[in-house]
Amino acid sequence: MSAKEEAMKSTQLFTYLDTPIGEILLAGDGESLTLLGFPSGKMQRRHEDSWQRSDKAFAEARAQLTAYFSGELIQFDLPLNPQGTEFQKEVWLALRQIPYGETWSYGELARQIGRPKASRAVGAANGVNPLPVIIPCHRVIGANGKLTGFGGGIETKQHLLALERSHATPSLF
Amino acid sequence: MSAKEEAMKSTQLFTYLDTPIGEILLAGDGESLTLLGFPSGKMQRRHEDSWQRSDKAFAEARAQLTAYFSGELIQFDLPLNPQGTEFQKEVWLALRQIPYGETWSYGELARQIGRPKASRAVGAANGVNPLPVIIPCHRVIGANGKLTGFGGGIETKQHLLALERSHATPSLF
DNA sequence: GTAATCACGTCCGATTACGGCTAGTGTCAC
DNA sequence: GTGACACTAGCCGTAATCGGACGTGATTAC
Repeated sequence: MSAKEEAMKSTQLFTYLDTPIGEILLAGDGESLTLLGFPSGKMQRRHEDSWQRSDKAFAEARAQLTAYFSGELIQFDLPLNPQGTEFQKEVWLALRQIPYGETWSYGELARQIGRPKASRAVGAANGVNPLPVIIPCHRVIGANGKLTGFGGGIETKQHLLALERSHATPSLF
Repeated sequence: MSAKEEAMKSTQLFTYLDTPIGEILLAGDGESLTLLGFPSGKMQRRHEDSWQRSDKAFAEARAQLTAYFSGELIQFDLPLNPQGTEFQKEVWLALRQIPYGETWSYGELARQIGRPKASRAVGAANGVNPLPVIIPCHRVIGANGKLTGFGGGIETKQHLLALERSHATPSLF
């Protein structure tokens, strides 16, 4: 049950996808998504040689992402299987409670999970979110309103927030 | 030359001593000190049945410790024979270079012995120091200033540091 | 066979540096 | 005053690090 065995358990599948924010790498175990990465972008997330390409395994994910980027989909419904520590998974779960088009601060998210002073740790957990966009870490910004960071680049974060704002249900006016 | 044979080589002598930080167990081989322990304290270090009580063998050690606790002695001069691995002995030797009344961090001590990244191992070696007080492991604290641990209890560490600070040569003003 | 020895792997700390943070304070220019 | 910085000191979980202790299995010497 080491990380090695865990990785052996099933071959990793992957595909690529073109979107308004650039090319996207999608990876999973055939059941669930485990990774969404930006090949360009400072992370340079790409597939590994041992992985196996499969476009059809990601048909549904592809469809939902496409719909999301066109503003037609506001809530993803996909099987996810992100790997991380307990704390990280707790943060990622909380992230999915932030409504489409809204933004919270790192501190608010920290309070949400019952650790009012862990705002900084929340930032760190956000930074290693394996499924950006789908797990909406882009909806978290500094308490002073600054965007402050995103694996795919601040511009991308900006872009996603603009997209969501322009398509959000105009409940407030 | 196993540890067993080593222990057989000569009978172990011991005595007890009352001090401001509580009762202290002193043990040695007749030549050198090998152990200083706190009978109360979480270690519960006591003499073993096979050892032989001898008060007069420890007259000098007793005198120096008494002087230390009254603030009159700032440097011990006693024959010591602590048992441990090479690494541990190296750490213990370095410990004796920390001046009376000063404190170093575990990391600083690690750098001192030429292993900048072994701060944690230094902590472990400190933890098994067989001659606390005389080998001043109490002068090592966390990089952030926290006391973080002492075989005889944090309060004791606190007490020793306070004693030394109040009697240290006031060279800085 | 049996014990001693050795090579590893694993786990455990008296550690640290490092962030996608924050609230508090002081300063300076409008 | 108000707002825009700059700086500070707390706060929090991780990953990296490094010896030592312990367990396991293989190997070797009686």
